[in-house]
Amino acid sequence: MDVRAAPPDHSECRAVADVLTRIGDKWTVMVVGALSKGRMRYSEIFRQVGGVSQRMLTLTLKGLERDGLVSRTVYPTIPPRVEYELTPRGRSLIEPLHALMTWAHANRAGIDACRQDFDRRA
Amino acid sequence: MDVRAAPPDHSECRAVADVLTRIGDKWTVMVVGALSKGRMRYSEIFRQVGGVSQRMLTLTLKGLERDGLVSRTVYPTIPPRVEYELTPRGRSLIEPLHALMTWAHANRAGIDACRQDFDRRA
DNA sequence: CAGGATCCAAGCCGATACTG
DNA sequence: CAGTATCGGCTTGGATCCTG
Repeated sequence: MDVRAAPPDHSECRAVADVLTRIGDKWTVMVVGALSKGRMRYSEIFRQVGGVSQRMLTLTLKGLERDGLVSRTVYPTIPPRVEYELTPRGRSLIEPLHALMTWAHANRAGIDACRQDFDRRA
Repeated sequence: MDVRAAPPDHSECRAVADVLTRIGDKWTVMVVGALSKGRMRYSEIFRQVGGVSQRMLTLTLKGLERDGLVSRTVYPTIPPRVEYELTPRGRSLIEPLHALMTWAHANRAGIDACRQDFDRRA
């Protein structure tokens, strides 16, 4: 089976790669993971995704919203309340991402061992 | 279904994220995609993966080798001949990555449309 | 509370030139 | 052929401070 769903057309290839760099980055995966549990407000996501800075969380959410993967709802109260939720397209991303995270979790230890081996030999 | 296969343990979370940043980057995905078609030498991969620089190809391959996802075989001929091949663990990555690429390909157009919409409104 | 703005260090990455 | 070495631009991302 050919993993590269795209033909040897380079423009197609770059387009897919472009999408991948967007949805494949660390924080995006974590945020989608958090939102897969349901609608959530900014501060909740912030707590769920450990280690992210406010700046990166905002940028990641904005990127996801721009791509139509996340919807943003503002309640004009004081203090403000903003909730985020996966769109249908965003939810369609859960399954492939889940497969990746499962793989990562299952292979983490083996990879670490390989790295130490490799580094010791070098 | 919870995408985050890991518990709310932050060290686990970072570890999975670490693996993800490695295997999720653009060139890694492309290289694994190319190698999914079988054993291949350096220059072949270089041609298959359009747009990659020698430097990045070398770094990507070395990273994959370090993680035990790719094996490297040198034939001490002149000129030298080096072949790369996915290890069993590397092959186990094909399926999840394939799912991601299929998703990317299927949603590329919709995402582009959303972006233009978003940018026009802003 | 949910960001926007700014600053700055770290590192990624492409281009280029060189080598066994 | 299959890399290595070096340089420089540019992005990335964390820290910090500020606001409606």
